[in-house]
Amino acid sequence: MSSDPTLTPTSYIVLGLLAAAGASTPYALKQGVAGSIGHFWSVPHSQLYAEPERLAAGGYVTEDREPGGRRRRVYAITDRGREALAAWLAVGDARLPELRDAGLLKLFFGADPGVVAPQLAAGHRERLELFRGLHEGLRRGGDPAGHGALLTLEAGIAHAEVWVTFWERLAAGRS
Amino acid sequence: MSSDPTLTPTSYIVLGLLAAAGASTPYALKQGVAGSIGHFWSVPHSQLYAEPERLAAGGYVTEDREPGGRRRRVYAITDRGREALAAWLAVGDARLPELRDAGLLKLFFGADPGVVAPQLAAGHRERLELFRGLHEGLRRGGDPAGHGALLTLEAGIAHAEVWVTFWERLAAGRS
DNA sequence: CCTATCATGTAATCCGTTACATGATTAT
DNA sequence: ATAATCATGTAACGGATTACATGATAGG
Repeated sequence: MSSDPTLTPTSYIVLGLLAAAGASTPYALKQGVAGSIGHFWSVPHSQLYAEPERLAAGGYVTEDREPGGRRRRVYAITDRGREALAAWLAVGDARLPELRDAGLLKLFFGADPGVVAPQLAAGHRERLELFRGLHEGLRRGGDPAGHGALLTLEAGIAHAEVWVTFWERLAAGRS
Repeated sequence: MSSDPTLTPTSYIVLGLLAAAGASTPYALKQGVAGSIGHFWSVPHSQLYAEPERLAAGGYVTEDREPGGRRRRVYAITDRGREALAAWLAVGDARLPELRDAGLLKLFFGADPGVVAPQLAAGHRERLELFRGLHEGLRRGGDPAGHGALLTLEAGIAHAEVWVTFWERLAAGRS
């Protein structure tokens, strides 16, 4: 019961959203990503057209068309898709993430913190406020579908705090 | 003096290493990446053969062959390459990094923390110890070429600490 | 009316991942 | 000797980014 190696993280994002939200158009998936997991793992909207097609070819989702007007594509997860999602969720992952931060890269190669730090400090601070707001909103409004989103935001908040501290220290010239 | 959009982060990693270490073979680049920036932005070794070729085509580096035996390729940064690197270092970056953590993705979609957290807690703890050791080593041994590496490690340590705290809390069942 | 912005897709290019291969050293 | 690891590359495939396009809706 290991997870299917032909499926990528993008695949599981699509499957996960379809499992949680029911049948969706690519645009609805785009909205779903933008409002939640996209803060931590974004997916360009073109992928949300291409990926469901691949998944349909593999039998993980079904593809239908709206009857009227635009005849938009509508995707729904199949039992096979649910199984693949469950199998993926059931196994641990040894792979550690990397920071992969362009600003950090520049710093490493000797960039002046004065040109890199202020912009990033501001950006991360703004994002931190956003995450705090979202977290507060979820805590109140009874979060949908388990508290995975809540935990994810907590990780995001902690990391944003680290970034704000780090870049503000450098922006202030205290290296 | 904006940075060349045809160059990728991988390009700048190669340019940065060539600028710091002088003419190098792809294998030397691999060693350079592995020992330092690779902890935060890894590059598969095949890229370290392909990327210098692209850079040579653009005039950012020169390609020579060793005279004897293996006739390995040796790359050296050109003035054009130095300029591109300097231009890249001289501009800020508004783009914020994403966490892009597979474990977090699983958590978001409802995975049991018990299957995801312990492995990641252990992995991040080990990495944290590694970073602390490297940091200590650099502080002592007079770090080579500015303190960019030192700052980078400090960011890495702070984030590793956050991850350890996060996953250990979940592993312990205190959600 | 006009112009933003939202909504909805397609196409091309290419970097990056993964797998494949093989010669040199070192260890046992 | 032989296994293991280091060193040094090449090839293929595909997902992701980027750019291109156009119809609907709402605001002014």
